[in-house]
Amino acid sequence: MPRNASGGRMYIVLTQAPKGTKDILPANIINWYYLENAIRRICAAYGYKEIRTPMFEHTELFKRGIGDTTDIVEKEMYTFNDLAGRSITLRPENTAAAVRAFIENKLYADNPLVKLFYIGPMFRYDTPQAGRFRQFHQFGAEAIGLPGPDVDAEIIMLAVQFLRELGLKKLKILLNSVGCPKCRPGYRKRLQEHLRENFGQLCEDCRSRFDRNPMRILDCKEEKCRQAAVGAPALQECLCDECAEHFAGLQKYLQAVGLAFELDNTLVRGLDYYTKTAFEIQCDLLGAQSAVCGGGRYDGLVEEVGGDPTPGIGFAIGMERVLILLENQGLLPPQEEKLSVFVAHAGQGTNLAAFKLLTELRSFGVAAEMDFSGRGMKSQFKLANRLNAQYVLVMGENELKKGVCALKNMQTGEQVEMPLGQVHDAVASKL
RNA sequence: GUGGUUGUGGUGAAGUGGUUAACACGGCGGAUUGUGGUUCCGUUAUACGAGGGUUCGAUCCCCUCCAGCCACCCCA
Repeated sequence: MPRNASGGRMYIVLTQAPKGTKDILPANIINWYYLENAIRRICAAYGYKEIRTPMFEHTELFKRGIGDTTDIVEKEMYTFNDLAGRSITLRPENTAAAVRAFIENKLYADNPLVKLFYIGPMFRYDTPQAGRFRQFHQFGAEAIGLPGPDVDAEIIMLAVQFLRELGLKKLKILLNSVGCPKCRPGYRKRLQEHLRENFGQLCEDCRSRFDRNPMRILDCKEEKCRQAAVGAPALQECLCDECAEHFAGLQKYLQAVGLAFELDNTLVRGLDYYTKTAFEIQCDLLGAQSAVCGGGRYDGLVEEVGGDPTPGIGFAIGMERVLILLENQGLLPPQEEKLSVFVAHAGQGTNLAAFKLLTELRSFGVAAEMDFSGRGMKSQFKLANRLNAQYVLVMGENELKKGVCALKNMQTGEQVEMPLGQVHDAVASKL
């Protein structure tokens, strides 16, 4: 019996999915198809190709890629040893793995810019909350190989177009530049100097961030930390020429296509690999977890993971969050139960004849059903009605004897008899 | 990891320290024997999240755990 931290027994209920996970049921799967179709359609327009990487990777990949001191790596990973003793981790995000695949499969050989997208489950040991789950799904895209702001603009527009095409409103696009290894250390030092004056005021978390990642302090919501941060140098003012130029270039591209965005110099992505461009798309209809999309440039990641120095940029969109937004904005696709034909049968030997009809119709791709539970004729019609059947084929004893069957139009109520051989043509001509 | 809140049948939802735990929806069957969507009737389901404690007795009181929801934190 497993025990929890306080020593109590943990009663695991077998008939209950693990905390923070969810079954996607038949009643909801249509929503996922809807999202996936939109993703594939738009990615095709943008020239991004789908990649599917394993659901787990060597733990080290995430430690190196995402960063040892990030929350994700420090306390949110599903990590275990496999039977040979390798440390394995369920992917908490997919950028590191995509980059690994890019290097391993030498995708750089094909093209100076490799454009990939992925859809799939990610795993993070977080306390569940509105819009937050332990297994959740991301749609993400990565453009690896070129450093220019035009690539940044393209990938941002990909994310934006996806969300827009779904009909989402009230989206806020936040933009920032987090600098590069050339300018960040200098900024870091200046920021620390500024914060040092009020170090005593900082909350406990921020004190521990002071050395490890002082930029995160700007993000803190504690009032005293915000006070301490007043007048802090803005990262955007300390960017090196290259980063500043890049950031300005990106804004020009976005302005050229008329995208409204906000600059937010407190936007700091929580993963270490980001350089230069960082962006986030928010919607306050989501609750506390207001980000639907987060992304940025990662010019050092490929090298960090063992490839040749190669720039890249990407984003990830939380699919459950998109679904939440679609639902509360009334934008989910209509649920349509579509059945073309219900084959009703009653009486001796009719079940075999009905099954033959059913199978024949299906072999032509017609959506057809029949009853397997021995209901009466009336119940079968009720069922056909509930299934929204357009037609009911009646195969009773009378019809069986005469070698015919009756085709009833459920909307008009009109019913015609026909020889068995004509059933398919009759149905096909009406559907 | 912390805090708040909730946990009754397939679903929504009443209720009580004590013989048969409402009601509604749904499901199934029927209203003249083989034809639906309305209506009416009947019927259905070993429902009190799990474990322990208090008590003569607990679904209702106490403790622990599990889960859902929400917030901190973090992020998609």
